Amino acid sequence: MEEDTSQRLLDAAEALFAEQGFAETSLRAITTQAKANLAAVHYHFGSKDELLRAVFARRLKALNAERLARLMALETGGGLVTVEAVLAAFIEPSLRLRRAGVQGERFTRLLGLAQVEASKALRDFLRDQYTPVVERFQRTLSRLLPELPPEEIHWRLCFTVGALSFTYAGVPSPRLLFANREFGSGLWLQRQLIRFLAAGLRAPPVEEKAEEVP
Amino acid sequence: MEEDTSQRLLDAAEALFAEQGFAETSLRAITTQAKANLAAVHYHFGSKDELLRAVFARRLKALNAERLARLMALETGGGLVTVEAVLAAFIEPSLRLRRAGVQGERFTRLLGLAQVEASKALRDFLRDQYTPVVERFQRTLSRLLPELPPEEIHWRLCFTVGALSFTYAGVPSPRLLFANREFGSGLWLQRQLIRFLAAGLRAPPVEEKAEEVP
DNA sequence: GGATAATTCAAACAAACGTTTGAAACAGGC
DNA sequence: GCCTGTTTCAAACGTTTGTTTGAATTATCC
Repeated sequence: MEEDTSQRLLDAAEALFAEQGFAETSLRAITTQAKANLAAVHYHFGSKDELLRAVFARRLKALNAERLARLMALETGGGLVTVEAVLAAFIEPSLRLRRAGVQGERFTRLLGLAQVEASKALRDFLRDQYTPVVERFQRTLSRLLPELPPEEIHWRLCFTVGALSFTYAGVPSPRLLFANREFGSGLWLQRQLIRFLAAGLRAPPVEEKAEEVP
Repeated sequence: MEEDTSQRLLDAAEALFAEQGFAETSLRAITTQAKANLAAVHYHFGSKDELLRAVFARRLKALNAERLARLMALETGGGLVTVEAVLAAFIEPSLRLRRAGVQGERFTRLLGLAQVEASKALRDFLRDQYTPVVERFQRTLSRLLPELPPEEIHWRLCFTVGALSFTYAGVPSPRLLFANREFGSGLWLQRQLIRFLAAGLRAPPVEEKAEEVP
């Protein structure tokens, strides 16, 4: 039950950042919840910024590694590679983390939050983590959807990540746009996401009309 | 050139909130950029929170009103109502605001940001603004896609708003996931969005298999 | 032009923030 | 036992924060 102090700090920071945002969460709130001394954050991590980075590093590396592993397994498996399977390789690891417990739920919410709220430094860190993964998926999708120019694949991946981030960030916290609904089975939602996004990715390209005068 | 003080405060707040986030922006930074006295914020708006709410209220009311007006015009117009046209009614007013100039760009980015970062109070305010609009669109889509259960329509609208918010929040600021790209023609991006989202909305429902034992 | 209201201003307020410090408590090796 | 390195702790540091105050300035109306 009694974890390491730095682990307790990471847990508390993850929870509070996800609930209130980064700037709105004070080190005093974190150390109180973690039953640690205020100075412990600087002893173990150096600063508040580095604590935030550590919160992400703790889970994101494994998450993206699993995404890549599932994509590779798909391609070397010899079976039929579908858009749905590629999407599942990207989505399932994070949604499974989400289903795994409160901590995973908090972390995925934090992931969604960071996509837009993050400071410059954290954004750079996150981009380094994501770039290889996204490029790899983009390559596979390009092969699967050869009629789509790379530019369109790129944007459709943006839309995909957006829908995903929004879903992460909005549930189960009080919903912004809609009346509160239960999350339902995580698997059901995953099927919904894949159905929706696969259809979007598969849509025929936007035909480039001859440059009209505006 | 010389605007009202409260207008200059709104402009400065809109710009700085969009760039740095709400908590990270101090009233001193705002009043300095607005060439106003520090106390002016409290004189004109009462508090920092109410200033933020005013920033949203200034443009959001008109934006949502235009969305509703375009949807109504569509339905009473007698012509064929397509999913694409409904999506355009929702998306175009905001993307046009975006194309209109730096201010609109900032505001739409702020909109995307607020979907996830917002404090409790602002979220309530935004929900009040959005709920009637979203419910109205949901009703129209339900009629257009009768094979989809309301629950699925609801989630697909969530995905739609997510993709939209992410697009707003991520452009033109340094992109998180991808190398920087130019925004290109706003119209081109709008066609991309509608093509992608319409296909997602039109996807056949997820068939509910007889409850398998997990 | 003088009275009245609206607005601006410099200055100060208490509270909260991230960070630092130096001593105390604890650990394991010999 | 003592010694060495790690970890915890209470207290304080200097800033910065949102907010308040009361006088000075400007605009408005009769």
